[in-house]
Amino acid sequence: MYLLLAAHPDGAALQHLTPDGSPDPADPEPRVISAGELAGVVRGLEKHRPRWIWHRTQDWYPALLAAGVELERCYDLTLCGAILAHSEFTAHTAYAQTAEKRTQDDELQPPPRSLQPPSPPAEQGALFDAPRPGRAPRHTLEDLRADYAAQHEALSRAGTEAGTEPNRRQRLQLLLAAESAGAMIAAEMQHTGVPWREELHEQILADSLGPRPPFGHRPAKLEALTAELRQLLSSPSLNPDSPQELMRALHRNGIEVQSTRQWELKESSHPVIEPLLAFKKLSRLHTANGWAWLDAWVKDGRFQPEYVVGGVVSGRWASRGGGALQIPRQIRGAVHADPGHKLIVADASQLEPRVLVALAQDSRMAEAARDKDLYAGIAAQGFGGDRAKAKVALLGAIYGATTGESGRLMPQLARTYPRAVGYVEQAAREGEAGKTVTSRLGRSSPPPSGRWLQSQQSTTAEEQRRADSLARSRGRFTRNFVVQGSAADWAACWLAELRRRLRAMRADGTPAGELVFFLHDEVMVHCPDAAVADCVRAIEAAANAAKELLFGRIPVEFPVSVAVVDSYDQAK
DNA sequence: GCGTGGAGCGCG
DNA sequence: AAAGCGCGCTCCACGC
Repeated sequence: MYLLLAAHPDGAALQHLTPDGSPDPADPEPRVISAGELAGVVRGLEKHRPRWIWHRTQDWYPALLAAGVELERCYDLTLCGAILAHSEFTAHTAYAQTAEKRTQDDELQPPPRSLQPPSPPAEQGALFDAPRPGRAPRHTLEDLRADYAAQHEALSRAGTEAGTEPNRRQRLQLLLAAESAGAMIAAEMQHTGVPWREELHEQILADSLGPRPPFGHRPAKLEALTAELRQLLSSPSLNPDSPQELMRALHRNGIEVQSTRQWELKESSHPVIEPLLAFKKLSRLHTANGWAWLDAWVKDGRFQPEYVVGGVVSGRWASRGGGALQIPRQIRGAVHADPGHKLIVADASQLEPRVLVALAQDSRMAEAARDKDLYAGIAAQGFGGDRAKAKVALLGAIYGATTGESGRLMPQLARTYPRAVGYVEQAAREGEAGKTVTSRLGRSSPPPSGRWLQSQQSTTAEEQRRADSLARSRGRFTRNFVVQGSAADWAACWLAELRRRLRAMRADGTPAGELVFFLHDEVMVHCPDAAVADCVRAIEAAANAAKELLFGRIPVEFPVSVAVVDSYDQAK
């Protein structure tokens, strides 16, 4: 059962569709539902386990969750449309070929929320207010129905051109399902929030910085360090937050750095370096995750950031507000399970190298990847047991290192693993040539910009050097894209499979945990004590299911490391 | 006074 | 230890 939901001047319009996007002959007429009735109607229809089709999950689902309505599955037209418009798997379809025009049309519309300034945590319950009565919605039911039908048609043609490898349509279909599930999970996690103990956070701040200072003042520890720096550098009015002032003061004292970055400062043994690095560390804590952050982002024991699914070209999520994907280790002790609960923190070990093994079908590297520690396996095979060397070499291959130790190790790596290295080298060459590359499930890299293409036409020697540098830069991007993008494919499937298992446990009446956080290759489940063992099994089973969905039954392990803890700082 | 881009640093 | 991918946030510097 497919149910299309669209904005309507009187609330919402709802239509039954067939899977290909035609009005369902059994019930073809749209019906209009008032804003006040919507949650109840949706809740009732959910009993039939429909797939909800809507313009953007973010437009509908947060308010439904606030009204206590959880749904099983959806189809997010914006996210899926963006994938289909750019995927190599559908590049031959009318949908992709008219995508450019649709994008231009959309740019005439007001910007989506993602381009507006960040808003403080959502006021829940005050939703369902768009569209305002009497105003025509920007996307009518018929617009959306036609878009869905066109997307369905494009998907059905994926992989139909001659000479392409098998299963393209199935893979792309999986990606669309995982992306839509991801949009629901993002809304659910924002709704639930990360359990955050404010008093623990405040204790960490007090221990590191001193008591909370009056607004606009430096905390005591930072004040003391500032005085010490001023004295050591004979610069009585120095503002150590200003890189320019700091650099001048360092130069005056014979410390000839080119920047004030940590790693460069560490080169010097001058007595000012230690307090300077301490200042930078504490200053960062105070400005980025100090009392102001706590006031702005943590409410009633929960941190509720907004996740931006599809916010990164590779398919990773981005976030908005509160720096949710950059919670520093320093304050992870404040992330603490409720009484009678645990946090299960699971991360996919060495995900990107394992994804590369699977993509490239490098059987020699697959032997190393049977080990729980892939780097150790690689070290044993070709780097004289030197794990650090093996790790630097492999990450260098994935990122495109050319200089330094990592660059020097590349030939050695390529001799041992010609297929794996060849795979990323090929992606780099495609990028340098201005082509796009594609993840395992069919998410393609953006085409080169007009300026990039222009630069490749350059004539003078100086311009040519610049163009070559830009080409190599794009090569590093596409090289990384195939791995990072396919890892994101895997992670999206892992998350969707885990959500399905947790929902099944809840439907059984078994106590189950809730997903509360996701970070590229890591998930956090907040879980009643009694459900821990079942949840851990669900996490592991979901990881294995994700591997098989992407790659079938291959002899490469994707192990997850699981920590059951009271607070986040206890995990790894 | 306001917006923007760079520097720097947090995360994977 | 270091320089190669993807992000967001904060501060400062600068131009209007």
